[in-house]
Amino acid sequence: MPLPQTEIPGRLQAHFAEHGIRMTQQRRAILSVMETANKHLDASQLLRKARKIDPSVDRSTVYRTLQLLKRNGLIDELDLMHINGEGHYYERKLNRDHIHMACLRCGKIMEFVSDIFEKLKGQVEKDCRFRIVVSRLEIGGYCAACRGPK
Amino acid sequence: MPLPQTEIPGRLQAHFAEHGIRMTQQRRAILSVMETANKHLDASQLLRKARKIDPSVDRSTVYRTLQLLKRNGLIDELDLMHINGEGHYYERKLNRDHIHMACLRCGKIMEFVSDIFEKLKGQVEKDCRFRIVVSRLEIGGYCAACRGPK
DNA sequence: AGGCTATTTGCAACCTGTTGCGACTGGAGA
DNA sequence: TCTCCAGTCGCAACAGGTTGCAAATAGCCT
Repeated sequence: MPLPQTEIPGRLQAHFAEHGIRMTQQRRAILSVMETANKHLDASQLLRKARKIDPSVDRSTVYRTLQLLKRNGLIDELDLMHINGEGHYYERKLNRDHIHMACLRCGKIMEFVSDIFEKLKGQVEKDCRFRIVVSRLEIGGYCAACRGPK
Repeated sequence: MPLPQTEIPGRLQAHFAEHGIRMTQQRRAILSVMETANKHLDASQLLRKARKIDPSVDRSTVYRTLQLLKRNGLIDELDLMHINGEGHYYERKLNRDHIHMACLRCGKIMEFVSDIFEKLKGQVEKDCRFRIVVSRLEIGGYCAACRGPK
């Protein structure tokens, strides 16, 4: 029988504990939403879901927590070509960087992992003597289905 | 003796004429600022400069014109990793896509053109059957100077 | 040149994200 | 267990970006 969700501290909560980052009621709510989310979330969805766990959570706390997660390299922030308004999307950072492709017609988001991308980053680090901390490659265009037959 | 600036229609204004896009006083002001700018501009700088030419220009007209230019593939929008607040930067699209690197310490922006980047886009188009319209690769990190000696 | 209409504009209200400030609290140390 | 204070929170105000609407206008057609 599975334990209640809040008793399974995920990687995010574990990282906080290991790095001496203070855990608060609000952060616990926000992190558990992020840990159980299985798709890209925007800030307002995150706020709504976090409030179901702890109604006291404020908008600014959500944003501050997202910044904290970004600074710790635990999440990536995506623009997704501003397909729906101006907002950003957030996702847990996984092992490998990946490219995001957004279809300008149907809005579908696709992800793609490529060795060439890794090679490109290597080239930048070497040729420009630049130490890469974060990188974001986003592509807008038309997916196979929306490109029409042909 | 050079002609007054407004009598040298640049590529942006020419594109509008060729594509039957209506030219207004406000757009003329905004385009001439973009055409004579030699660096990345943000929206508020653009608004300020455009108002010197035509004081009636409104903030929303600037943003609508930027969207129009984006849709026509004439400019690129940059996040530059949100180095200074949340705003975006805009630049005229040149022949080749280039990568933007932003130093997280000194704020310097560098540009880089790479064949590997072109190859990567080719791979995405082929492997994912995805027609690329716009692409944006932004990198945050530390430049040679800020990385310290060695 | 003058009229007509689809497009564009300014305005005001809204949404996303950030920030300063005083009140609150997690958790280390006594 | 209690105290204490650095760190965090909620709030309210702000900055960047978007949108609905009624008024203004570019530029085609006569």
